[in-house]
Amino acid sequence: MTESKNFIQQIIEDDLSSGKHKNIITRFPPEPNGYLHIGHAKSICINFGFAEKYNGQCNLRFDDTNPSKEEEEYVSSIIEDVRWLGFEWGDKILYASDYFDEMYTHAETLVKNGKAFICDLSAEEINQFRGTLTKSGRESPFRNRPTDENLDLFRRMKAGEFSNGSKVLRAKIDMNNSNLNMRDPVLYRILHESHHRTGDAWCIYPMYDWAHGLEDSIEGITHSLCTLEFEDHRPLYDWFLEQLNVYHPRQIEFARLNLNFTVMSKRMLLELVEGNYVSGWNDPRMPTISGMRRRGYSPASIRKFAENLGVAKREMTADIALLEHSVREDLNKRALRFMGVLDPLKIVIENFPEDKVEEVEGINNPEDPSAGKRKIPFSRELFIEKSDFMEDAPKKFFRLTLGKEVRLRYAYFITCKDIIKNENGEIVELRCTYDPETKGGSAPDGRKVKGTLHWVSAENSLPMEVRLYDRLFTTENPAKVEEGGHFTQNINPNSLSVLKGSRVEPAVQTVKKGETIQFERQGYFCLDSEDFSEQYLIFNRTVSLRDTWKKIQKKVDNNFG
RNA sequence: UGGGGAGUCGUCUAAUGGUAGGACAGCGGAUUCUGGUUCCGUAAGUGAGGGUUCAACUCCUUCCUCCCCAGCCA
Repeated sequence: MTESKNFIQQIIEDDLSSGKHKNIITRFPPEPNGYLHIGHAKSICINFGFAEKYNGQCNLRFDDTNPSKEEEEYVSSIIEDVRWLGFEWGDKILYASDYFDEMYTHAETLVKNGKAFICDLSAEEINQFRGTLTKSGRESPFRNRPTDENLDLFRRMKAGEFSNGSKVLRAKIDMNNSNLNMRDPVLYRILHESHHRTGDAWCIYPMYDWAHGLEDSIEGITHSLCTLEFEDHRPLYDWFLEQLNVYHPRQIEFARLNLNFTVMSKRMLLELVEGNYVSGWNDPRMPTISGMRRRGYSPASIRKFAENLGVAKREMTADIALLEHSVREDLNKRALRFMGVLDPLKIVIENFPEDKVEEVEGINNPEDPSAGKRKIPFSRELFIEKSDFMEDAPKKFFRLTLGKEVRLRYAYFITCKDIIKNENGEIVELRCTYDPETKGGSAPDGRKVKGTLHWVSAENSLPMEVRLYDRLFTTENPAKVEEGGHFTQNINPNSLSVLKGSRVEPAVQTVKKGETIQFERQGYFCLDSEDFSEQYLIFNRTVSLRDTWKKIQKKVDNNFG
């Protein structure tokens, strides 16, 4: 299979072979005003990924140009998330605010060159003067202010002489431009607010369009990769750098990630948290990096997912099944296996001695022999999964039913002899017998069984709580609602179910917080990193195993329903 | 209705004038002490119409559809 190159790789390789660049430098420039989500992860993988691939460098740079929205808390969570994904940046973390002085000097240059002016129009007036998509704008009455006056006013703005919103610095470009971004955009606004890093040193702060190209230029970024919605801003990005005659990186846009069955906008994510629809930013159902980490996703699986998505300019919505495939693929190779019974049903092996506890041997990871083996206690009273027994079983049901023989994994063949029900007719216990000759799980006479069940010893097992997560939303595109509707109406009421009576084999005690393991025949589960209880271990389900039986059942249901 | 982008199996993505390929999902089968994994097989696509060409996803043209832009947010 030959590796195909996406359009950005082609540009990079052209620039490398033409000698335009010797070293590739990219950047990931989050604004520290929220938590990173899977969409950011794609961008991180692209930016850091190219740097890695071409032996270049990717800067982690906080785009902290707006003091009223940004907080230190977000800075640390973002650093943690990027690092967790497995990426490294240069010797230090960068901040747009480190360049405030330099940006200011450049702004004065623009003013001196007659390319920027101080405008006294209010925000509302500027808005009106801007025109519309189809109508061109009008020039500000302050547009032709003499250069000396502009410079004086700008310095006084910086000195704090004016109140918030009373003045702005605007570029002098073209009020008739069909690209609204070019209609004399604002470069600086007055904000008498403390900045998380510069404190009260500034009361004027640069706008994105003005700041971003300069940040890239200062750092010597070669390829400034961003999402499609900034395509309209590229002419402005280019204009500023040309006016200043400084190093000029190339901005390239790619399609952002959308995922079905979830939402990705900061606003909606915030609403989920504040409306207590989830337990917090790192709720395992959230598409945030921290949520996915707590859910049990591995960095490798997220990186593989991003790789599978590729890079293109076409608007796209990835299928969450692709994400789930990436985790399963990664975890299948690495996760240790254990037996855990989520919904226990007691069985008694009638011909097994009352006080005897035997040990059987289990394989820790069939995909990785070096993971070794472990001992599992076996006794007369056991638990199996309730769903592994059926009284009136269809012919394709390979599990336990009255009179049929199945294997208890790594242990013995057993046969169900009797069903014990309570007064409500619910099955509360199964009486079984075992064949002592089948120890380890195979019969010396060569006879086969169709089904293999997981189990735990009733006495020699540990209690655990299991949190079963499902999709947070029931619709593919939860953000899409009818007139007057709200996206929260698409929330899946069954996105979390908590099982408190589950049991697990004792060997699971070696598992560390945040580690993801497999409960055989069930799925991958992560030992919760935050909640804990004296009574039991708490596991989050990362993703279930593929379930062919569920499909067969569905077909049967459809045929008879 | 101004400007900027984008249209390839259900989904994501290749093919840069020369056999429309891969992955996920689906379907069928084999193997299996996890109804997992693995393996094999199978179905499914170039938005529409014209044109250029021996040959068009690719070039030209007309049309259609979708996305983005009117923050002193990024």
